[in-house]
Amino acid sequence: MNRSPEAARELRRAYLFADMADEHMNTLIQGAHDIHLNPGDALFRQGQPAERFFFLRDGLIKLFRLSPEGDEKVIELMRPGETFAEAVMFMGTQGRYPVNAEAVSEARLYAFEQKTFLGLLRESSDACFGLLGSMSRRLHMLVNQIESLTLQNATYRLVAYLLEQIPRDVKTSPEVQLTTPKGVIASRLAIQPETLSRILAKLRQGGLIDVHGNHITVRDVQALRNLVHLPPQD
Amino acid sequence: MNRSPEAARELRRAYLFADMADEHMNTLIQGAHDIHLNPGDALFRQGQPAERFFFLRDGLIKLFRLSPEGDEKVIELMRPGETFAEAVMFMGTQGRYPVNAEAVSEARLYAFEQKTFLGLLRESSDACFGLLGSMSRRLHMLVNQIESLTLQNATYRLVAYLLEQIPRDVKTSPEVQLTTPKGVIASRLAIQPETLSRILAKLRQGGLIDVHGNHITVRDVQALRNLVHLPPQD
DNA sequence: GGGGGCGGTTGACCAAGGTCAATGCCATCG
DNA sequence: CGATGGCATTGACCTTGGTCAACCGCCCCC
Repeated sequence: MNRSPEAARELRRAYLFADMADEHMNTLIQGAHDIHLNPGDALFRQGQPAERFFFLRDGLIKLFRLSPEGDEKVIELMRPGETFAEAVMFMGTQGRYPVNAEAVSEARLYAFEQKTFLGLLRESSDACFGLLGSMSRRLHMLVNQIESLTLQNATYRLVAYLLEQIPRDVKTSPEVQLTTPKGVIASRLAIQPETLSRILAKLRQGGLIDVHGNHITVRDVQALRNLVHLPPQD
Repeated sequence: MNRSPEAARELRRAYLFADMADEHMNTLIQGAHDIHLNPGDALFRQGQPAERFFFLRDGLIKLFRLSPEGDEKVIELMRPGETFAEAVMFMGTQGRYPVNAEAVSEARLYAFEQKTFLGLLRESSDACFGLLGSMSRRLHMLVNQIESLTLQNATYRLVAYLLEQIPRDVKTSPEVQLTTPKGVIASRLAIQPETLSRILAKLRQGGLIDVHGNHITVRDVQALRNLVHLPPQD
């Protein structure tokens, strides 16, 4: 299929591909598969042999672990423009996916063969560096997550999450549209849905935010930032 | 300094160097620095520009974060034969250490210049693959940590830690010598030292273990494994 | 040898957040 | 249109593990 030009432009959004040579991009794109998922569809399961990795074009994917009792912990929420499962290729002994991946909303993805990509990495140190960059970003993110799970309480984590959702350059009372069901956000933050509800109610009563369904108006950004001891804007 | 032969052998223990060409190893070793730390000495602080990464020859190093209130969370415990802080090189904008590093016991290390190593990665895809491998192992470990922090309780985490300390092939009642002060283990497991104490006491009362200072005799491995729903030996 | 300090232990109490159950709120579908 | 089912909210209660304080044992050092 000859979709290279637009597909390439689309893929460049991902750190992994940002600096990759056009020639290599084309090789990858030729071998890519289109995937379409409906809400609730599984993309892969923990423990399956990892033969492909993914670029999310549209929709929302959750990466999660299950406890033996069936409790779910969302490790990461993937949004359009991001790649995932690239790191698994290097886990010796024929890598297996370390988490489950499932569509939260309708989603479109590209899937790439690990083998193709590995071959490409062998020849291109730029491609290697792209991958190293995206892996070290992910490492950093996980360390931050561990810190906030252990050193911070539920309110802190939720407030930090809300603040992350606010676009950079907004000065006025910002509107946050939760693109993710509250239950999934709760799991990502390692709290129960009930607790999430209660914390939102508390913030609402404190006059810090307004809540209408999954639309949140932040009435006092500064107060929120203070709650997580962040310096005044920046 | 001409210490290449022994140093090379020593470094091969680390995944990062296992498959590296001798020639590249030598380049690295020539530029390496010896470091000696006493207990409590800082190796680097979170936020400092990361110009070097490390190989631990001897002793114990803790990597940790501090909350604004001064609480400490140990993210990782480094043991001899392991490398750390290699991943920081790729964090764009002149990387900074994302954690603090401090010696728990007397320690000896080699320090390598990131710049030298980066140059070497440019030329050698094997070196790149070594690094990719060690980063993906670390990613996997962090995901496991997040899972056990959120999906499992304190007893589970401590028992899992104890079981990890038992050498693979032991069939008889295994002896575990804690190489790490209990306070540090507690922080690594994200529990308070008091709680650690209490859980050990509970396991002792249950007849599962014997505790003498930092020497622990596991009286019933199978019962411990059941506690964390692991299958009978393997 | 006595004092001080540090790491660890134990007890009493407390609070954050989990659990369980009832209820509300839509959106979808027959 | 009313019924069904999933998600969210609220309340009552409970559990885990944190906090605070006292104390112990040990090592080190003057």
